[in-house]
Amino acid sequence: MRGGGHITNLSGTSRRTHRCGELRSEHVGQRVRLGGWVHRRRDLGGIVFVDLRDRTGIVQVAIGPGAPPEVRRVAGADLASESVVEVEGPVTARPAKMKNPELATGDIEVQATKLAVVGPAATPAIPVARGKGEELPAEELRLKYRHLDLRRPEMQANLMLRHRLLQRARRTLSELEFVEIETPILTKPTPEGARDYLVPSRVHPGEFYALPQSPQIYKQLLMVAGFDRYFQIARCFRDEDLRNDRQPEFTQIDLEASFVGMDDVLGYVEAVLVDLWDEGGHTIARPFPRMTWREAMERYGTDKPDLRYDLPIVDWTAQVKPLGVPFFESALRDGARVRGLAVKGGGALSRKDVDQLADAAKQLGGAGLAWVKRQGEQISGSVGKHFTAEALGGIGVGDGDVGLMTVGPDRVTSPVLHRVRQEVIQRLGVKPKIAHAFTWVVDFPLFEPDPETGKPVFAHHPFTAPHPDDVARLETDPFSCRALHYDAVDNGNELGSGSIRITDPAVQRRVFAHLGLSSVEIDARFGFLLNGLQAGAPPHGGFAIGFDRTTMLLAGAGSLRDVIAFPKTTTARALFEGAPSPANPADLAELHLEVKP
RNA sequence: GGGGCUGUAGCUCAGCUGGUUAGAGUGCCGGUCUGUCACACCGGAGGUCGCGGGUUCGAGCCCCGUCAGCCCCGCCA
Repeated sequence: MRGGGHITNLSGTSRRTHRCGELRSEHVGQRVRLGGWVHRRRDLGGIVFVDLRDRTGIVQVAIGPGAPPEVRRVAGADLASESVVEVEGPVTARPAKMKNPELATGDIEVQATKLAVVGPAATPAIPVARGKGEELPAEELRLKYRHLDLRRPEMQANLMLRHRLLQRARRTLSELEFVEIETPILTKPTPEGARDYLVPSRVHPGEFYALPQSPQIYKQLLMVAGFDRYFQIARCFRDEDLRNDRQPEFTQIDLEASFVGMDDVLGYVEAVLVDLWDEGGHTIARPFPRMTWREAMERYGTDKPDLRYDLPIVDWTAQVKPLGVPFFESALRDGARVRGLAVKGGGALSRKDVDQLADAAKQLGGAGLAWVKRQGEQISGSVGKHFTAEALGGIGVGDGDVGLMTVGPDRVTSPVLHRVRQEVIQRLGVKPKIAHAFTWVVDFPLFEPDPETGKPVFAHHPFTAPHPDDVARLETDPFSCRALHYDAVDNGNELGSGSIRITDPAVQRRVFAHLGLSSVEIDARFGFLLNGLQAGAPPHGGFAIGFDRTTMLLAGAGSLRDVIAFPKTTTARALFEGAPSPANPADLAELHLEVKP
């Protein structure tokens, strides 16, 4: 094998025997060859110490007075930060008082007998080795000099975790008899959903491919084709404005299975998530609890509730109505509900805290936030004078607690109270009951009102099957219809979503018609799917796990950009390579394109 | 498309109420140093105060515009 067959260490190559971070006391006495980057150099005159770094860690190389003159010359003059060196020499135990307990390799060092700079480095534009307490460089610079930023141990750990998660997902799904199949990147524009990235065709003037927003239709056709269980680590593209947790291209663990119902799909996804979290060092229990969408909205005001904490939203209409609070009166007459949060220990919230909560509520279009605080016999707050101790007891506000409440239509009060709940938890520093609170959210509505017209529009992609009990009301009462759609949620983060698909081509045509597509358009855009469904389609459904977000959570990273090697900025630019950039005129001409000035 | 925050040395930041020659730490360059591990110590170089315009006797600081990065709303079937 390598190095003439006597090296069993996988790290070894024809140029090195070990990686830097793996040397220990057991290697003392061995002669090793290493390659790595100069992390730091400490030149004491007669002796020079070099911290040599690779992806496994750091080891100290010592060049003492006994080292060969050439080695001493290189160590004294040529070892600029971040240059690549190869070093050879014996591993020695450090004297007792010179061990470094903060370093995994701190009991030993390498005495250099050969030393060569094989990759000289210009002074780095941003530091790789940071001093204690030194802030990270501006993110703009980290993205521009990504090759340097990626040398930092934190980024290396994130990307190596990402690697392990990918391998684990592949293994778990393969063991569950899922088949990994790739689908096209050059595909067809979709009429619904996010904006597509378009790719002009050279061979077909005026025609365009689109990059996939997801492999949705392809994976359904794979079910029609009989592959039974499919998965893919799929790159997806959506041309929409970005966020901290949204990139224009992103990765999903995409899966689909045949002859399944919802329970089967949830089981497969749980298996993957449990293994991914295990890979990240967390034990989580199966099965995950389930909650209907309606319940989530009612108790938490969001479809991705954070169940690490108690503190549900409660309907206080019945208790509050008799009190005759002026702030609520007119809305109550219009049939609105009063909903609120009984915050245990909320007395610790200052007047300023409550005002800031109210401001946050107003930003979301809420009427404002009413509050009542009880401390011993004293009852205070914006609506305090309307409450007796008994009335407070009736809504669960005891001594030292605060009741926060608002009035209005659910579509306003739900997001307001969700926001207030999060803020309260954060401001009071409430400790989570458990580290990871997974839940399924099921029974999503099939339609939602168009924000402008109020007309029903599909809440999900148009391949989602309606709940069989609700199909009869599709036309008569669309908003009451549920979809066979489900989300996986962890600690208030949406990890992914899926559904059972429509397999009846007639139903699928009705849904497209509902979207306002003529039968000509339907055949032009979705003919290949409908043909498939007519060719003998098994019942099927699937899921897509947002892999970047999952990795971000497991890495404890603050941004998606910290778990993606080469991410885009919030304006979808790549600062490292400088994309996008103007095309040269000859290329445009060949693509039959003109750019308007 | 809208709102907010930030932009000063290679990097991280300070810079008062608008007032003399814009500072610190680190990095970089030169020097001393045989047990350091953010080595220490001595010396030095290094600035389009993002960019453009305006107000003012005078602008890093105030005003307008613009660019970039970040955060949020809209958007993301």
